[in-house]
Amino acid sequence: MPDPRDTQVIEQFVERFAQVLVDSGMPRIASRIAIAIMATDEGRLTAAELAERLHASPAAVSGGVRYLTQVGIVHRGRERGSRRDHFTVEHDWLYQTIAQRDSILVRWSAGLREGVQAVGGDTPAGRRFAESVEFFEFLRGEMEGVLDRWEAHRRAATTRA
Amino acid sequence: MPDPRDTQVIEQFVERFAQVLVDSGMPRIASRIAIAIMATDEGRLTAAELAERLHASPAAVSGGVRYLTQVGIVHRGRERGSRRDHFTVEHDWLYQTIAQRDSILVRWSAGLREGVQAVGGDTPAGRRFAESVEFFEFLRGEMEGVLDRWEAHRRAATTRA
DNA sequence: CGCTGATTTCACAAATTTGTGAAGCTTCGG
DNA sequence: CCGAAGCTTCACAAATTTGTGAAATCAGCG
Repeated sequence: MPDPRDTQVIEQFVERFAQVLVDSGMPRIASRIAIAIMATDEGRLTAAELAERLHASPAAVSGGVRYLTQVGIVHRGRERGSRRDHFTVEHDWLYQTIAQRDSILVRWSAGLREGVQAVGGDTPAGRRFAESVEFFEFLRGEMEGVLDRWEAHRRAATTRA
Repeated sequence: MPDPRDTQVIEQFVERFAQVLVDSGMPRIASRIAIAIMATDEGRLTAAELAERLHASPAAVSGGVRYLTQVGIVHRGRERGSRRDHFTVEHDWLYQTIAQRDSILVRWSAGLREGVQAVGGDTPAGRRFAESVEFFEFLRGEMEGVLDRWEAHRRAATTRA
């Protein structure tokens, strides 16, 4: 019995937190996979283990990890002499995910800018869109600062430890 | 002809930007409605006008505005002596939407905290979750500051104007 | 080199989401 | 009160999304 802890509780947690991520836009299987891996002490699971723990088919696991590797959240590995792949998650994948939210700010901003063009910059509607553009530009600038401060914060903490 | 501008261009913009919002999790019709209203100089449209401009059924419009009023993005109004409802969007609904992202940070944070409990705080996995909790708590604190600075920024700009 | 276990791919089934048409309800004007 | 405009509700159809089983493909080992 390699895991003396209450797998029941962990399984329930995985499902609950996965739902939170799903609500934030991540595909269901992908969320479950990422969290299941993160919840192991070794930080790694094989495809078969994932299928078992998630009660999902190998096909579903395959699709999920394909997505996750493409967006750079998990990495595929294989022990030499083994036929089993194992997967690990980036230790800071949640951080990365948030950092990439930055790109949605860019999309909103660009979209609104199109709006100014579409309705004309010298119209009430145009001015309304322009205001929003300003807000998103501001946000984007601030985001950088926030992440920098986090880096500093974390560096300070780990150095101290 | 109440709108001398190129409705073709505006319509296209509405659809494009709506897709951006959809990708961020807002229902399709709701996105289209909110943007269509925002793109008018008066900042208001009747249900019938919405149905026409969006090439959607009255039923779809009805469902969309129900959602939007529930989340507080649009308001329903009626001229006295008219049978037509008209809808307006909050001038700062995009700001509000971003501000409410704060609540997803809370959910992530809470979810991760559950994770610490589930796997045990004195395990490698537990420590991993705890680190992430710290990050999200940090973010939440920063978010407040950012929005405050925006308020100050905007107040300064409007005062100056 | 072929055997075998592991993973991926493909066609399809189940579940969700989204929008429609038609009927029903509400409310204003006479 | 009655007629009709306008909105909402309901049952259903179309389109998407998600996951499955089974066959195909790939990789290590003898």
